[in-house]
Amino acid sequence: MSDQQRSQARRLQVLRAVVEDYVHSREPVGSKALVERHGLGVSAATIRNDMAALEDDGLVTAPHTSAGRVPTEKGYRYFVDRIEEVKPLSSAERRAIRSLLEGSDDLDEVLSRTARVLSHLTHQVAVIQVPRIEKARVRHVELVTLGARQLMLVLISSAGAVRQRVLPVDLELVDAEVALVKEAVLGLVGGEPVAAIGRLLAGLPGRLVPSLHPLAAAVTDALVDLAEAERVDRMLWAGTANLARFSDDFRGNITPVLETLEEQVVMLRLLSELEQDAHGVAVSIGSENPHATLTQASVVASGYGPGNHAMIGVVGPTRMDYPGSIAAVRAIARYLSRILSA
Amino acid sequence: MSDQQRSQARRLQVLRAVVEDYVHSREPVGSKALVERHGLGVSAATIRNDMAALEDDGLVTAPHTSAGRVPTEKGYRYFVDRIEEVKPLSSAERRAIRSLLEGSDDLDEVLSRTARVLSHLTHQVAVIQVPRIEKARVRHVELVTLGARQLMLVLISSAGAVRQRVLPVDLELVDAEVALVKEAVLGLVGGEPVAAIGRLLAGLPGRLVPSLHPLAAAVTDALVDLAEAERVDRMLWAGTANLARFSDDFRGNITPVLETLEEQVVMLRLLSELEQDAHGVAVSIGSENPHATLTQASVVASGYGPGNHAMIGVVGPTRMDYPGSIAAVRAIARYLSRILSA
DNA sequence: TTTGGCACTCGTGCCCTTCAAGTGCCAATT
DNA sequence: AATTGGCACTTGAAGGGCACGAGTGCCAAA
Repeated sequence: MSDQQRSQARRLQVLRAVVEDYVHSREPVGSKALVERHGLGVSAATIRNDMAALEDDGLVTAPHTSAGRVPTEKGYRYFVDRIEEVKPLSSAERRAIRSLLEGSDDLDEVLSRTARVLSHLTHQVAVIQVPRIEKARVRHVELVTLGARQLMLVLISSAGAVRQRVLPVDLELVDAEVALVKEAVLGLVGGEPVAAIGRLLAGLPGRLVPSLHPLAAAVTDALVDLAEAERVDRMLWAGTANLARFSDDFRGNITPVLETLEEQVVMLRLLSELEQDAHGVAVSIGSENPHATLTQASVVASGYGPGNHAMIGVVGPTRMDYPGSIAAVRAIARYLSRILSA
Repeated sequence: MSDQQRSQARRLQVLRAVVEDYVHSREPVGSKALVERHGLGVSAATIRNDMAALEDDGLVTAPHTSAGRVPTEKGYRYFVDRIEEVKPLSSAERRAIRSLLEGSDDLDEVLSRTARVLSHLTHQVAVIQVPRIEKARVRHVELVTLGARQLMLVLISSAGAVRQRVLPVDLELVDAEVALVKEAVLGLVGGEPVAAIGRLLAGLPGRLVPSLHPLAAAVTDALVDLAEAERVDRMLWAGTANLARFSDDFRGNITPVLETLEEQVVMLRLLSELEQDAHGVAVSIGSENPHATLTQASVVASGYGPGNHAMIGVVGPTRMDYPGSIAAVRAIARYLSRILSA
């Protein structure tokens, strides 16, 4: 290995050390502290030269002349792109995940527990996109007569999600008729993609005997509406208290981040636009995020479930333990996929 | 009116003014500013005497010798107990509520929208208890065959809540048998309180023909479990960004409040233990809250829905616009009750 | 009971100094 | 060419001193 190669390698090592120390201490890290904490076999002066070079490359920056260095966004990006091994979860952590997630079978319940586990694991806010039913197929449609003039429509998808809607109908309900309509609807959409419901049901009322027209029309309208409403993504999140704990990292103001979470729309679009790497994990750092409210934040996310279409991840300050977060997100996403496919 | 009565009345007026100004400005309010902003027909010196008296009564306090006065918790309590008229909502606000809440018929959806509306109205965090299904009666039970060995159980309560559970059954499922079991179960629990499900179904399997025993047992177990699981209260919340905005009022640390919200348990117990006044509104101020994490916070809440068993309210700093919050919570609770009973 | 006057208190903002951490650069060394 | 020790230099943070202003408490008069 030539001298040049060696010093190149050390520079990367120095960048790593700067990132790690800064993430740990939240304070600009100086050359002296660096040689002490990490067993680099060189003097502080050498490190100073390296840090100056890193600064020229825009990977670190000094808040002021007589302070240590802080990683820039570019520095974090460089660091993240060169993470070789993520910290594997401890067996205690794996056990905790398993025990917390097993024994619930309602989709929303599983997702919200998962979000809580992930936020505890990473000490960040965990966000999780609720899988869109429209990508799934129709497993079952059920009509339940609730009373004289009320009908409940239940749509069950192949992903196990259940959506229901109560519809008032201005008709005398006859069980036999309701059953007929249900069979007709189910025959058309059963097993088909939820997204195709509108198209498939278009001509249904006309194909039934006239006396069933009003009922069939009401039901198809409601069902199309229900499938349509699912176009709107939903998400859950957990661990916002972690944001408050690290509010310094957001210039003391976590309001925009909380607003973005509650807004949902922005966050959902961001999640769906992330590009995952070879390991299925995506990292978006600071101003790489497409929305101004998240320029102080980073997102680590991964797809999960059938087709990896839905995303799960964490949102935290740019000064964040990336290797740890990536490991946790990856592990949880895989675990969740396994649970959902069972 | 005697002199003494007159000066008593003015003291209350002064307390009101102190509370209002402090809530508005977040700064200790002095005697001079008080006579200027409010048209009290007396001099600053008189107000000083009154404020000294209020301080003797423990209703206000001075952060230091040369500062104005700040209401104490006792002062807020005294103020709240003597609120004569709450600010009525503007017609624009009423219109906003109506347009935002109509057109959704899923219970969770209505509740989460309501929480969002309330948080916008009050600029506080809104919390809402999901009504417990067990207090309601069984409206319908449905069994849906999902596949060869999977059954979905759906429980619909008189409150319109739908809970479902997928149960794997180690049996060859025959539609006619499933229908028989469903009829038997429905016959026993239909119209009965959800809480009574366990008792009512106790001896069911034995009363059916032997071939149905395994199926009936699986279904009753699952149904009892489903009803039992609903014993655990849930809550939703919205508007945590408002907390961050007023973080100064929580000594700059909103972490405990966020944790309490996410914990749910503590918050739910607090909500259920609140005692409502004649108008159906309960106010809990600072250390009146039974939990240490909420000593910087106040809660304004009201019951809603059938029997007013479920609570809706806001959580904010003790320095809070009580009349406004009370008005908003009251209006929203009434409106929500009306929607749910429709 | 109310009022004007006045001395007193105390927090805030400002300036100044000191101190320590950390840098950049240079000449000497490997 | 890379590394090293030495050294002058910069700069924010911490602390002390000082003037200022807002607001109080008390008193004597109305």
